[in-house]
Amino acid sequence: MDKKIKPCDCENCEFREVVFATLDEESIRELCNFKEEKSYSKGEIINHEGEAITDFKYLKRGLVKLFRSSANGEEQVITITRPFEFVSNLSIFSEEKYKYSVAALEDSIVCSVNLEFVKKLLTRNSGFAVNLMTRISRINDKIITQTLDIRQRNLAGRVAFVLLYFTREIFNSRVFDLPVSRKEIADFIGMSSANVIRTLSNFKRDGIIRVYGKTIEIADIDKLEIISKRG
Amino acid sequence: MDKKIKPCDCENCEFREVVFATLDEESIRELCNFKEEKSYSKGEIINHEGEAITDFKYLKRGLVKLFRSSANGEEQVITITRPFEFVSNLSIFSEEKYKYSVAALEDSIVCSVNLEFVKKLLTRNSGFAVNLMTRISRINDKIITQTLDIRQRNLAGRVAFVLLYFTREIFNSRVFDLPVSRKEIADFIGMSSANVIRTLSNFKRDGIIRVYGKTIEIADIDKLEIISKRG
DNA sequence: CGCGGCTTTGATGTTCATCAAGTAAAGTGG
DNA sequence: CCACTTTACTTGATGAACATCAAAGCCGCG
Repeated sequence: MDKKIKPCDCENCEFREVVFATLDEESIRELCNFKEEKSYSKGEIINHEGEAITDFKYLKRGLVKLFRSSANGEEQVITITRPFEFVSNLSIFSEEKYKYSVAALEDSIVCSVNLEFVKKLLTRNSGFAVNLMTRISRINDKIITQTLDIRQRNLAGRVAFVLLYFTREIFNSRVFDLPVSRKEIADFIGMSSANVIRTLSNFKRDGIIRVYGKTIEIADIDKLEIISKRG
Repeated sequence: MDKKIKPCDCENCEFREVVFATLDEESIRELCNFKEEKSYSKGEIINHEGEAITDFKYLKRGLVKLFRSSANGEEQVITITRPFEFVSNLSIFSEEKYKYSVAALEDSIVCSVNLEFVKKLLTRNSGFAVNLMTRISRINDKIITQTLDIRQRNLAGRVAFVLLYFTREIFNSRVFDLPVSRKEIADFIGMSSANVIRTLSNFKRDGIIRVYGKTIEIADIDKLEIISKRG
């Protein structure tokens, strides 16, 4: 694991506005002393399901997947997300141990702050508490809505949905490199990887997408939209 | 809608310990002035998807389902829950409008407090904020975990899972009256109502459950457990 | 260049939704 | 309280959707 401790720059961190907006300068400086910035390369595990939660973590840069593993080694991907939409692990205020794992899908940077210190800040500054509460609620809401949206759809609709998710929410571009394997898509939308591939092939055949290895180009976003809506 | 405004008794309300534990006596009395206690009879809608959120609501007594409706009139049941596990509607701090509806499955009592007042309390008392945050996180966690648990299972496993959920979490009894229709179970676990019924019939045939109209008796909880695990 | 993992495609079988038709139950109006 | 209507439940038959299996191709990496 590639751990780097950086000099304090929290005052100017772009993340500050997101949750730490209401903290005064002194709290921010204090926060910096407790802060560790760590880099994870693609594929590395950031949080392990079952391990004790000791830190409040947030994604500063990169892309991660949230997932859990069942007894027989199967994975369920809960969501895939970018910085600022993702604050720490969900169960941070409700559980002692991580209920889900987090892994880097691209090289990522994570900031860690001792959890006890964050709790102290929370009791000291209720604006911060309300802010964080809103943030956590929004993430949870998003995950629940996404899960329901996926559950509603059939196979083709699910694949269309996830492609639209990547193009709109994750990459903000019609062309992107798939950050996950076909298997991971399957684990995300609850179907077999063979059928994910088959569906992608059909989309390719119908001129809806173009595929160059890991690179995907959305050729006909309207048609994809229709499939996502109908499915 | 059967609305009753009751005299103030918040000081001694059993719910107080759950989220309002850290409030001082004065805040509690103030809370009481803002509070409305409403009764809903079985089947009534407590919150309507899409309506503005103006109140912080919590279930004091009864049983409710959380659900959303799709364009073509189909319902997805998100969870079914009892008091104290359920604080208000999920999106209360993250959205302007309800994202999900809530309906009473049994006659229920709901306390409403003006949301702005609760937000004022939150900024005045950070212990309350942390407490509430923990509570909301836990509910969200539970919903996400439950959804994943259901998604993992096949048809029989899902029905077994939901029966175990009723017997353990909701009724705490081996015998109970089903609070929902077969259709609602289907909408909860994502399958057709015909197959829910078929699976229940199979369980009955195999001596796993006994059915007397709406009343269900779990005859062989171990076998049900095995089906739930394996499925 | 050769090995192992990811991907692709086709063939096959299982699981599940859908349809239909009938029965029971529960509400409704006289 | 009974006849009527409607809604929920039940069961079987059918077909569609999807998982699984297997074999082959591709690609990156030592």
